Amino acid sequence: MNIYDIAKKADVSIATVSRYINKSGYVGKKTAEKIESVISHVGYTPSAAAKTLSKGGSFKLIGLVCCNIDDLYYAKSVSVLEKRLKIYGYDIILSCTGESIEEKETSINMLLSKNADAIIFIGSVFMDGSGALLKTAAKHVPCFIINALVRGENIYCAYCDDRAAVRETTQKLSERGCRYPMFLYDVETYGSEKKRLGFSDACRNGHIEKISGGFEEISAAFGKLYDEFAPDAVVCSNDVIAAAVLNCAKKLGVPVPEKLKIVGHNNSLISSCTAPSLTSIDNGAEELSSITANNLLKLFNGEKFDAAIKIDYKLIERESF
Amino acid sequence: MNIYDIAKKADVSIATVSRYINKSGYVGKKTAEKIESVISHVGYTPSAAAKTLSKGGSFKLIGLVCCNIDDLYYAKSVSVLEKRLKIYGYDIILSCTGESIEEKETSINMLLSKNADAIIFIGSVFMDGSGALLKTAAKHVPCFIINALVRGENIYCAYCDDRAAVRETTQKLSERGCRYPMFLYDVETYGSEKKRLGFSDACRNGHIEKISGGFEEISAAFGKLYDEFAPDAVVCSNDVIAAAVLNCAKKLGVPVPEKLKIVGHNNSLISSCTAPSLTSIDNGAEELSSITANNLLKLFNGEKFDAAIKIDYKLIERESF
DNA sequence: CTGAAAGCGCTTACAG
DNA sequence: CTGAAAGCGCTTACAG
Repeated sequence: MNIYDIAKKADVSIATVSRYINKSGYVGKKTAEKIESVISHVGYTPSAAAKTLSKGGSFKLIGLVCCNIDDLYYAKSVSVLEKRLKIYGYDIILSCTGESIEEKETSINMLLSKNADAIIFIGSVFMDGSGALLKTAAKHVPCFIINALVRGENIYCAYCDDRAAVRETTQKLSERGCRYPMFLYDVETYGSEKKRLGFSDACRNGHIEKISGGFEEISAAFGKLYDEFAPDAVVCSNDVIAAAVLNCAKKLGVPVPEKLKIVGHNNSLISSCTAPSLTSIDNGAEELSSITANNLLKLFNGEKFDAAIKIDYKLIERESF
Repeated sequence: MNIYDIAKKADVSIATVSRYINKSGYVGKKTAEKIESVISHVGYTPSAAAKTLSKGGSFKLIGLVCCNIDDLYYAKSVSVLEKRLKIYGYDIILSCTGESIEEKETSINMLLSKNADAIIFIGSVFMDGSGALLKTAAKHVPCFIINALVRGENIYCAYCDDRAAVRETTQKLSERGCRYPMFLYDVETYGSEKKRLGFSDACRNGHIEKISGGFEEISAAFGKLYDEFAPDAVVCSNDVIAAAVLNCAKKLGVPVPEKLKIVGHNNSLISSCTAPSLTSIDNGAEELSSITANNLLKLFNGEKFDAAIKIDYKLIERESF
């Protein structure tokens, strides 16, 4: 069912049908009624492809790529971006890539082939090859990345200084008497590397351990680490790890925060749900997302803005510190 | 930069450029090299609108609508759907509506105007007006709804019997000696109504209370309810409420599960993170999403399938029961 | 107030 | 192996 069918049934020209549908230009009352009646009977939906092609604009589609939407941190970011961009008529194509470089490339190609107006990469996981992935995509469309610093033509970023956040938090821990701090992370990314560096900045002799798997596995794995190293403070690269550490501590009968202080990362819902609640480093996912959305809008409006924006972290102190 | 520009620069016809780009038909080696060289220099991206229009297919875009992606339950569902549909070349337009009927309608209209091939509604929140919203949308494209039963032309659903889940769980609670059960929910939806009915089925005299707000607010609000009604079991419509109840119980010094049994809903990450961990009703978000994706694919392949599929809930027993 | 016609940027038989 | 031309379904000056 296309505009010709409608025009024929209403006994008018396609130009008139188009004018009526888009409320662009005069349409006589009787004519309008005829057209309306035909459309409501047959359920016509105009072709977006034809419309876009003839009007010469874009589909107003923004690609959002994250490695895993089933993660509170990314979900929050997507939520903020979607809300903000929608106001200006942009829809969101969400692509979840997983962590392999092939999946990431496939996602980008799909987005490009659907003519996304821009791509927003959520998270430092997209820094593969020092940003090579981004730079390739940026040849076709403007690219925005959340939480990593990349310089390049057509690339814009907003990030939080995770290294400083972990450094200063670890220092605070030592001021409060912790002598055997440990840093725990789960995936090797640009972001977790920054955090590890921050930890090393603050204490040369602390242990850094990679720990991964589901909640129970992490909890069990920490049990072994505790036996071996007896840390009195643990800084974690996210809240789930922190919750698992807390869980293990309780099983072992180690009082938190008296004998073991725990700090999570991301200040997610989880940090309030545990008992004791978790002190957590908030790197401003919402603020970063909101800045990114604004920058994108500015770009399309021809306004000026900084290609790289850095924000401050916040240490949200709760009971585990 | 369009196919004419490329053709001119490469000194060939647009037909040849098209054949080269799509690898459809013969292109001489020398010609191919010329074209390749031009394209790699100028960074050409073909127009998806023109391509779709001339090929006569669709954009392969599926609308996903949920009221809030910043919620583990919906995020999980979106995650499963995206993964599965991507395999078949479908991209996802994610639209988060909030709860008002106007926002929902706006979302649907946007999706329709972008010619989504189908719309998947995640959650019973979209049952407004006994499904009137769905029925309107279904006049234009196939509609799928997760976790509600709706019958109608072009409407397909997969759901879990929440009423039975709550009824049977509440009965189990009474078998274990609970005499003063309470049901807590936060929003009035088709889904929470089913749960409340299930609770009433099992115990005529139990208290049903609406409780809402952030984690701390819910926790505080439960404190008052506890003072007034002294329940010995609480069934919650989601895990966050359950975690807040648990939090409050600890503050009040009420031992869980000895003096107070708590059951959450959705079996989310949160239910493992608390201590004691939360028993939770799992209504199969992943399974429902996966069934929905399969049905959608079947529909487009012309295969037969049931328009309404019901799955069983699972009670995941942990420490709070 | 309405219609004929050109044009948007591709694909694809068809002819050579 | 390559090109001319029609056609996809709209919008929009332009003429009336």
